[in-house]
Amino acid sequence: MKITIKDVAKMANVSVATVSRILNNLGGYSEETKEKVMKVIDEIGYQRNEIARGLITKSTNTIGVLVPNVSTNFYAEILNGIEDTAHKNGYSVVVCNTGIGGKRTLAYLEVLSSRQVDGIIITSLTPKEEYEKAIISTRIPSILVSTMSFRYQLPFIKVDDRLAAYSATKYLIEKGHRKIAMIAGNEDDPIAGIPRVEGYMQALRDYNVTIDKELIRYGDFSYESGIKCMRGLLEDEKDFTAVFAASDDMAIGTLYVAYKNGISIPDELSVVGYDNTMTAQMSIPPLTTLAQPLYEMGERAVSSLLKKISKGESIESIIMPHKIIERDTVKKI
Amino acid sequence: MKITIKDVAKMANVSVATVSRILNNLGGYSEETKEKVMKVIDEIGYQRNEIARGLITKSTNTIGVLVPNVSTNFYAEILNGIEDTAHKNGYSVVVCNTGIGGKRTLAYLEVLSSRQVDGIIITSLTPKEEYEKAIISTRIPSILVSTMSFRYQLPFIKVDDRLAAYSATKYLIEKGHRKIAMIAGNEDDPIAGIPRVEGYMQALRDYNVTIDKELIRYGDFSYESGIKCMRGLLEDEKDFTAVFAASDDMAIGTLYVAYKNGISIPDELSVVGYDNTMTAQMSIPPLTTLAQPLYEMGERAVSSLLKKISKGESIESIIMPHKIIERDTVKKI
DNA sequence: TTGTACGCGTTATCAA
DNA sequence: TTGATAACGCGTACAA
Repeated sequence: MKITIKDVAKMANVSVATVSRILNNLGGYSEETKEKVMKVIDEIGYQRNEIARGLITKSTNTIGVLVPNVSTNFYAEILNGIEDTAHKNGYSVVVCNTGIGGKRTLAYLEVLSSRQVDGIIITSLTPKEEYEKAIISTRIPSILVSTMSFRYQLPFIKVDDRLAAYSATKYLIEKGHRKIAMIAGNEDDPIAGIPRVEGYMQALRDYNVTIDKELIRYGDFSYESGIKCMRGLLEDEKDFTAVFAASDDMAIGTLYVAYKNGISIPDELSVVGYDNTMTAQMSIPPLTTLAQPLYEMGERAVSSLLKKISKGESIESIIMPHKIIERDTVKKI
Repeated sequence: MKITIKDVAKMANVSVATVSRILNNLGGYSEETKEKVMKVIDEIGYQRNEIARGLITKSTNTIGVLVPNVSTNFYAEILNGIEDTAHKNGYSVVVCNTGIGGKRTLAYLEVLSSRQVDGIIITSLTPKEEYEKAIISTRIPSILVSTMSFRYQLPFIKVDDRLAAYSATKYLIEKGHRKIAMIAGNEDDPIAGIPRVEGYMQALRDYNVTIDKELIRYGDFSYESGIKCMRGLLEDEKDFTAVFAASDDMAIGTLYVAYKNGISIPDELSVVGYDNTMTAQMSIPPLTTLAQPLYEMGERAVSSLLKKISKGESIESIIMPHKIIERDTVKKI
């Protein structure tokens, strides 16, 4: 049998109320009884039952996190920021892998709701209205990370994808490149797919570089799709001196195809990625990439949520800063 | 105000007991009332409160996972297996980053205990007796993954590190290599450090290759340490045709140093890694490595735990199979 | 300063 | 087939 507050009370010859007061630092007890009680607690190794506590305080000190896939560097880094910050504030985090296309989103939202989590963080929500409605109807404080909603005013934390892609492209242009291919994300992704292509095209236009639509290939952010797109570019014998990939994984894919084809990086081809995950740091050669502050995004998501939970402050959306991390895959020409 | 079982009972003109019975499929009610109740539940969107439920059933359908760092491919992959399997069985998982040296281990064990988790999975436990004692004293079903305890009989799931390192070394020997350097893990790590070195040395001995202790360098499994070790080897002008690294990250580090020094892989140097994480798949050239079935280890950890929790079966330790994944970093000489 | 007693939302035990 | 009601472990008015 587990030790309960009653056992402590009995052994210390006080009431449970007194023990509770001491446990919660509510005052209204003598130093003497406090010591007596603490001694008992220590001796018998009492730990309070957070479940019972949650029932009455109506809070579980838990936040739920929806990620498509924890085993991706991208989400792992965000999760890292979330977990650290949550722990610092006495919160625990339960992770939920929503899977491809977010097909487990609805199921998890229900789970989290019935588990009475105090807040929910959703990363890269698949933009289905059904999902957005479900988030709202949980009535639990929620925040989106690296995604947003067009239909509803759900608070979010992300970088400006359009602007970031613009910066990356501009960077390449300033390095003297004019024939820049783009390996983009999903063509139907209104968050991380299309805007990045738009940013790329805008930069090209602003610097008077003619846009060649054939230089734009659509993948799905994965390494494999990066390989496929780069191969397509090569097979079609396109002429380009640089490629901007919409994710580090796709950039690594293009690095691989270049390697297989004896194309030397950055001498014969420059490439810049997007995200600045571990992958980028450890690639060969180290990848120049557009950094998203992933850890900080996780951090801020939690702190916004906690402010809302404890102080009732409303959550405001945040556009995080991005920057280029220069490593060894871009050459000035 | 949240909708409770009482609201449902009231609206359906039945008692809460009946609603509860229906919710739990306990039988003892007419099809008619069931329909009536289900209709109400559907209409007002009732969800049961798992917190209140847990208080009485004394189970939370939650398992806690201790990892040193989620943002490492190695742990992320294990976590992936854990989360998938847990979800399939109606369990949620709360992740806990124990940090460098596992310094948050004790704190998290207390958190998990007071949250009444049904089971605990500990990956790569820092081998301090203090930690092992703490695990036991929670009296919660627990299992170690990719680690073990010498002092206590805590069940574990891991590959045989000694044997695996032996296989990797033997593989290199069979490819004609005799001057094989090893970039090992921590010298004081009795689990993943020393045994892998022993396996390496044993293979060397068995195939009559003289051991050169100077060819063994100790890192800490990280990319950076891989770089440092490989640089050391080069600076000391050691003569070797292959290196066996005790982690993929360290292998990638040596790949990087080779690249910087114009050493072509695998023509001038062969390297094999350990783990078979994403890192290995996406490296350039793709890394030949000793695979640990990380996802499956997470899977089995959960299913063992659940068997223990629901059926009371005792958890047995499992040695998982390992195998060499041949990619492009080893050349027959 | 301390204790009594009720309530949180659910399940389990009786009795009807 | 159904319903009252007592737990579960804790927090908190209220009373003492």
